[in-house]
Amino acid sequence: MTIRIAIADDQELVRSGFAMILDAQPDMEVVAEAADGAAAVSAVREHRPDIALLDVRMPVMDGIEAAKALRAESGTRIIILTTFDQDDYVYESLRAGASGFLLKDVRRDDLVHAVRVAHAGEALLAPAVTRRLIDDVVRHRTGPRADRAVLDRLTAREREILLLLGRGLSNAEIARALVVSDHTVKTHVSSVLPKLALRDRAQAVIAAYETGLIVPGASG
Amino acid sequence: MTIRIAIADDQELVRSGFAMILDAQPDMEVVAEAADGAAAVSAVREHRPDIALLDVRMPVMDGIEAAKALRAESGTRIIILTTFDQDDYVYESLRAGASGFLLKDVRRDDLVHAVRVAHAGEALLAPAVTRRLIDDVVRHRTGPRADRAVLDRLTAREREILLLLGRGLSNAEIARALVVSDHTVKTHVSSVLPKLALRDRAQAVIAAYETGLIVPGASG
DNA sequence: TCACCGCCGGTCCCGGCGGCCGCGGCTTCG
DNA sequence: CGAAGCCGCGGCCGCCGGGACCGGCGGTGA
Repeated sequence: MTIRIAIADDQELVRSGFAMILDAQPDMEVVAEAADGAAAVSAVREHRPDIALLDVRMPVMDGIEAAKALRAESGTRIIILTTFDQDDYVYESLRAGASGFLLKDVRRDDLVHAVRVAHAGEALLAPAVTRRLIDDVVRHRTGPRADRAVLDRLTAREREILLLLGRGLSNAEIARALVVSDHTVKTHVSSVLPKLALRDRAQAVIAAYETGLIVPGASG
Repeated sequence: MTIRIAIADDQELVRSGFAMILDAQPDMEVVAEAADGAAAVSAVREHRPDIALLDVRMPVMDGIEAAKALRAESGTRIIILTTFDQDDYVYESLRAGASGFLLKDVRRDDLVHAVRVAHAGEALLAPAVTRRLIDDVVRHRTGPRADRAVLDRLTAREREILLLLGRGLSNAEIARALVVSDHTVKTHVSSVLPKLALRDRAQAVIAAYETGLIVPGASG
């Protein structure tokens, strides 16, 4: 079964270059080309290719916007191409649901390989991008946070209290939430603070975030 | 200049297979082999290769432990190999400073390519792993947080106040830090809270984290 | 058995916090 | 020019928060 491909890039040479490489593959076929993002979107909607190669920089609508527009749509998997590996582009692209992010200096078999990988439902990034992604993951979501251990100093109930403190609840609200007296809450709080060497409930909020007890963006 | 390589795997066949592939490259040379992690560590220390291929599952000391041990050390870049793409392995490996994570069913030129990429200081992951890493990044650290826009409602000074609030400083401490009267601080705080629909300074801390004004783990 | 600890509850106390009102000086904009 | 906004400063007040010190209950382990 041949892999059907659409290519969008405002530079004609780049387009035809990529098209030539891919069309040369026995199992690949370039079914559509477009010079801007809007044209790319309609081309994809019309031809329903398996893969869409989108350049980031394009007139009318850039590749990332196009990717967003096509996100839910069809089974088309998207590979973003760019000359620069700007951070913003990378993250935007990935958020837009791209299955690949390549620099245009890509070797021809890497390009072909990327298409196959994307078609298989997996993903492939340019090495420099991979590097940054890894750094990011390691830096920010570095698994169990080191100082998470300090939470062991707290009892289960106290961790619960800390969690609610971290949500910004007042003592009275915590009391209602846990169905206890608000005096009880105060004693628990008074137990948590010294254990973690905190002065405030404000600092308790910090502790909740820094220990990973609460993760920013986790809806609830 | 030839790329010097060490290979560690407890299965002799796998070792020699990889060694054969790499040694066949004109610019690569396998300078050491090891059957367990401890041996791998000492082999690397002795031969100082450019690249070390480490299997995850090994007796005595597994590949990840070995990677950690070698982390700071020398200029040796590490590629982790495994038969399974267990999540834990991936994150542990990346945290251990690995420049690559490949499955053993890797195509021979991908292996060679990975070595070159790692040697160039960049990184390469197996496609399935890349997929998961992307999903993770997109899910958890979805770039500039949406509600970061609310910070525009604050003046520069007020954002500064919010930042210090987020660090857990008391009004007096903020006053000292900004060299103003503590009453001034209070007015600023009283200006920030309603603007962001907050009740407490505790909730202000939450806002500081949730808007990305403060990032957990940022040493500060 | 007794001691210890976690959880729950209560009282007193005061200090910091946050709301509200007002003041002046400054720049920016209409 | 006046108006509006930001910054800095001040006073007053009510209340929540957190500390100190007390009690009771249940479970665990020496």
